[in-house]
Amino acid sequence: MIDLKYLQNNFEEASAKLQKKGVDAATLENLQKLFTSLKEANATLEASKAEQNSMSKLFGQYMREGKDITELKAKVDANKEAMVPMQEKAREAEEALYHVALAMPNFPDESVPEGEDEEDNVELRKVLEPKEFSFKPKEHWELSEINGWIDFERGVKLAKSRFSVLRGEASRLERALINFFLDTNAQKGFIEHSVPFINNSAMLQGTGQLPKFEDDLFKIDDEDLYLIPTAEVPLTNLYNDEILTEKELPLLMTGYTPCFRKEAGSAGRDTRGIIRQHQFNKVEMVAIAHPAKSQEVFEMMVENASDILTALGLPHRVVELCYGDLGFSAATTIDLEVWLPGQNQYREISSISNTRDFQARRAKIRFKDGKKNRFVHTLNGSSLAVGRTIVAIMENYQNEDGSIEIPEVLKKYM
RNA sequence: GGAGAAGUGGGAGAGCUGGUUUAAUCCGCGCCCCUGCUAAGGGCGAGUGGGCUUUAUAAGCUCACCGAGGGUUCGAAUCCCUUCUUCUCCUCCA
Repeated sequence: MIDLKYLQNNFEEASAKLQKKGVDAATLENLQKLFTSLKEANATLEASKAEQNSMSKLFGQYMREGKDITELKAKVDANKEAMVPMQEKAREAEEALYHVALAMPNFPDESVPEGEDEEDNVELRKVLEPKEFSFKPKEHWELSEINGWIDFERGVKLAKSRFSVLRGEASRLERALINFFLDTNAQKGFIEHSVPFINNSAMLQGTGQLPKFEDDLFKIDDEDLYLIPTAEVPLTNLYNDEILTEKELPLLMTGYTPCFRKEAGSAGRDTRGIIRQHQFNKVEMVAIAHPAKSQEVFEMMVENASDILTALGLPHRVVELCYGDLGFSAATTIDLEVWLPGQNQYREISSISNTRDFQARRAKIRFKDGKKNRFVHTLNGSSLAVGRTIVAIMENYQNEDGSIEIPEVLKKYM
């Protein structure tokens, strides 16, 4: 959640930032008003409560002293009645405020490039040259047919469209990749975690998926539970509502989980293959960092993900997202896009974000800074999306006959 | 899934026949004092979140928080309802 005090005290600056993220001025003015009226409603109610409390204390005293209480009782009854509408008003004001505030996206960093959509993202650098093929490289689904790696039809039969099954060598490759990713992350200091793939609504609100993006999630019927869309949710929320010591920071975590996304495919993109599925595997990095150190951690995470691609021999580019392409919770995001020769384009394979204190404020993750409690910064990034890595290996390591080589670093894992 | 019991401040643990409890006490913690020395003793302090005020690198006042959410009452840690969690015993099971 954004800092409402900041919004109130620096309205012009704050609204300029959020307007670039598609929030109109009227919504922000409304938010500011709601914040003010909540404070007013609470002030009135609390003054009345204070009076009620002090009168109630007199009650005990009077009774011990054997004094008459009828007059006091009448006063206190009247005050209680007067509080009812105040209470109602305060409750409504709070509800109205949070309804709007929780749907407000994060402020982008100053450094984020201007722009509307992915066309305006800024390429920072390219790593490794795409290899020249002496034949026309095939797309991964064509290669899948030749090698029998992916069973789309039976995946659909088991669940529904946009589910699939990996078979044989492909399944082993997936397992090898997961292990390789986890081991590499561990070497960089990320502690491996194995977490629940189902989380409750409070956790999803903590990281920003709820309440605004409920339609993107698979919900468990009759339960306050959702399939996680990314390990960012359980890993970040491990420290939900906790106060850490400064010494513990940064907390570096990694974990493998499947990810479940209901929205995948709603735009009709990538209908063939396993680029966009309702369920996919991912190894995630999450960091909880001291605000002064989060940028440093962010760069380390980008470096790590890029190094993994390099180790796999996969050409990729590092792209900084512009305002318009930035996600809801992110203050700044860098994507890694891997080269897919079959598609003849770069495709996103990792997304690394610093949310600053946006998630920390929602999830109440703080640390002791001297005597004071301050919000931490939270960061997350894929290292890497497993399914898309398989696609990248298939297309980059294909031979003319459709057979696929296994990258050198993975051989010890298979 | 069934039956019973319990959830209190960093930990332990009273209170739970509703009103000096603004949560006792112990341990642990921080600072200080005393003591010629890894001991003992003494004093002080300390939770979280929000609001207001001011002589504003801080202080004062106030509201809420005894698992969570409702309710009864002038007043709730204490009574009622719902819910979550833990423990014990069954049941089931990888």
